[in-house]
Amino acid sequence: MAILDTNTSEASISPGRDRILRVAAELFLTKGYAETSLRTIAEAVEMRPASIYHHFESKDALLTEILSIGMDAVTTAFDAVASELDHGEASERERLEAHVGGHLRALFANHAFTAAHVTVFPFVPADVRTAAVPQRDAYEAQWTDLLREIAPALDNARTDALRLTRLSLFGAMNSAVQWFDPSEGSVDELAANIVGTLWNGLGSIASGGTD
Amino acid sequence: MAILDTNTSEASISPGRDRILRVAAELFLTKGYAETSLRTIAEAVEMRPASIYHHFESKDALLTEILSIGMDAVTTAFDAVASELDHGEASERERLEAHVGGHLRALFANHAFTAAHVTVFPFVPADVRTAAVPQRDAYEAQWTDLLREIAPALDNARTDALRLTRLSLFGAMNSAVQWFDPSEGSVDELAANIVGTLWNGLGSIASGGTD
DNA sequence: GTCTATATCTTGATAGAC
DNA sequence: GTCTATCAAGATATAGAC
Repeated sequence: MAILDTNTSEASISPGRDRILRVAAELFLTKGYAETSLRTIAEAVEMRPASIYHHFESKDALLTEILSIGMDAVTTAFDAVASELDHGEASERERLEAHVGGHLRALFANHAFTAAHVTVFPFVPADVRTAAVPQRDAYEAQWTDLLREIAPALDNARTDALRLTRLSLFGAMNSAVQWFDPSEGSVDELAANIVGTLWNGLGSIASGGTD
Repeated sequence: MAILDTNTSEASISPGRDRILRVAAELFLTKGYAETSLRTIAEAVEMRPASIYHHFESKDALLTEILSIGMDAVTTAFDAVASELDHGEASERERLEAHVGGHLRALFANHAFTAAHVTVFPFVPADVRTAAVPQRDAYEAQWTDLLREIAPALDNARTDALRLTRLSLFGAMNSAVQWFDPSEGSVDELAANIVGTLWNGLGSIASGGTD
């Protein structure tokens, strides 16, 4: 369900379902969901608007599947990193950096599908939101568990630090889809920078020392 | 230009311009710009759609002014913090925390106007974007200068660390408009948490030590 | 400054031929 | 599986009375 090999070269894609998904995801991301009409999508895939309805029940159903593909991508990446780490003896910091790197690589490898969760999601229709929430919650839970293992001291009900830290980290990572250009710098360097700052703190390099 | 006292109590607001601005900002934030029709706005302010056009030239003009009010709020807050710090002998960390706190307080005190810059901005029409960009750039420049003073080591053209750090920090702070509820926790505590992690690093509290 | 009434356009979606 | 043709609803915006 909601599987799409986003690495297949563009030229080999035959017109149809996959093509519509890719093109629509790109348009929703750049122009917005409500701002993108089915006519615009149809034009971009060189079809008539009515033909879209042979592949998708409605515009909402199309968006629902795009969001599902995006969550599959980051969830799969998380699991892959976790099973890779399972064999070695990684330090806390190495684990964090591996997962941040995995998340960011998945984000940019499936850019239109994952980025839609960052920018488009806040405004999706209620039924689309309802369909997407379980997958999102499950992925958030994976990160909550990870952060708790890495830094148990965060797990303080009074300060809510675990939740705040997770959401701030998500905010920092996910905002990158709006300003980071993988063609101008490596995603791994971005991950190293984010984790470097997050782990050691700005205090370690501040002009006035660690205070 | 684009001045609106957002602290005036709701009851004392007479119908008209200000009311439209507040209500429209709230609707754009929760439902999205394209998803919110002038009919919906008119209904919420208990007017007919045509009456909106007496106060605003177009729907785009209404959004443009909302975004401008939002930037005024955070810019004013930044300047206020800066001039306050000017008198004392604040440490690097204290300066950062004061500005993060100022940004977050301004964010939540003018929530609908500032949050629109986070969630609505990516999809605004081209002319609205063009009008909003100079104010946004100016505010970003203030933060770039601040971070350079606090941590000059970031200013490395090769790693682009200054820019990455600023954008990650913005990502973390601004994402809070989507998940932080000021009625359930103080904004100052949120600021302290973000700066605490950013300054000292997760390494200082990790289960395996600082590595 | 707000109203009624309406022009004009675009939207998501459907029917049915091929 | 794609097409032509079209519907019904909703969009922004305007004209002009009060």
